[in-house]
Amino acid sequence: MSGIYALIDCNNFFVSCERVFRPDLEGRPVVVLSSNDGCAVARSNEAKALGIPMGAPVFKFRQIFDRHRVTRFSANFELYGDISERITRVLTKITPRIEVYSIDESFLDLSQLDITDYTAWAREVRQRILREVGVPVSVGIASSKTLAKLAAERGKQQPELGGVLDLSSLDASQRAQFLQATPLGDIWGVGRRLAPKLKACGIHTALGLSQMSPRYAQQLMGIHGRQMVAELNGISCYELKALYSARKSIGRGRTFGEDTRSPEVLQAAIASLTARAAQRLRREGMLAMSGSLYFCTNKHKPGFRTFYETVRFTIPTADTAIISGQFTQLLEQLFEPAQSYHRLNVLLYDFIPEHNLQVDLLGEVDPAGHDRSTGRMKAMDAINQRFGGHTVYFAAENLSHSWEPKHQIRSPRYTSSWDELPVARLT
DNA sequence: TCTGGGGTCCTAGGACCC
DNA sequence: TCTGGGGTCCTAGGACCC
Repeated sequence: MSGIYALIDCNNFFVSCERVFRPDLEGRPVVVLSSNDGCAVARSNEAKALGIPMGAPVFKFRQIFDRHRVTRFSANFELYGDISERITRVLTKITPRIEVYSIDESFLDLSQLDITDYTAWAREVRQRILREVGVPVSVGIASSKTLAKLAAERGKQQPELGGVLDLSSLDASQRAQFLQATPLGDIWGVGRRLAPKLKACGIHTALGLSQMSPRYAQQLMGIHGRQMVAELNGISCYELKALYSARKSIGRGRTFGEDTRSPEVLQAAIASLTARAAQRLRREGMLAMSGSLYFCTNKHKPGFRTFYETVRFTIPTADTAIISGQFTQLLEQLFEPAQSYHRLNVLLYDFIPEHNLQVDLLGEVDPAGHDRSTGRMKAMDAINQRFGGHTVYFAAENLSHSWEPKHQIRSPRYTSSWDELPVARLT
């Protein structure tokens, strides 16, 4: 099967979002830090050039930050999510055949579009997003998603390409040349474990992998290996996924602002994180049948411990209070007073659509109780939707805030909070 | 002192069944 | 010593992604 795909990939996305409202930072080194301001999760080209790697712990790079006056931001996911949606809206106008792959990448299926010059088309898309949203992107075009990703990456790396590369028109020898110049680690699906494994087999470039026998690739790397080989040869194996495909799990987790021994603090974290996960679940129109609770000590300290338990809900639910109560019971079972806890996660999974409960299970459900629970949650969501994210919430969320991560240098939520709108002055 | 958060998919192995 | 064969389901763990 062969198609034609474009990958639209935002350059240094989080940094680019910050620059939309801070044009003075253009050309300067900028990093965005993780939620606890602990490590760098996005870097501008200038920051990359200083040798700051992805995930760089701040405490190890403080000198470089200071010496080169690197501008730092706490992650502002509300802003990034909003900018991402703006880009999706632009792309959806170009074609509805779009897969939003991540917050900063989308695939487009171009096979139904009437395009004669893909490079010219890609340049236009790039200009349009820059003009309408303000974020620079790279565009890669090829007959498989894996090649489209490589094309976008190369378009980004080589300035003379202007952020755009079309591989679909290459002949076999030109493609071989391209793959020869592509290191293994750049390939979608080859991570830190597979790369050394392949090198041990004498394969050092994408060209080598593309020439591997599919049977052997599968033996070595599972079904994914066989598909990677085909994709590198321009044979599409991964189809476009629906714009909003049903989620299979919803998790929320945080590293605490400071480690804690207090069960009340863990309890507050459970209440808060469960509220966020369950709210998301309701927005998707789903009920969860299972959940799990995970917490741990600091993995960078000796005696690292993890605590984990799952629970099956008697009735599928999206009720914050019910789920939170179940997780609290798990906490009571697992909690050890002697430990100092560092992080906690909640996870919801095994979803069914909300309306299925009525159809299939009402016999087993107390209808009045179920309606009360649904009504309470609906009212809460409606109030929070209208008056802002945290107008009503469960008291347990307020037991403690000491677990909440620090984000001391977060930029304003320019586009999603009335109080933080940017102000322009005419002088 | 200080090291992120949110996901998906595949596979091996065990339990269980006929 | 010898002690079937095949199927399904579930789960934990591993690998990957951004």
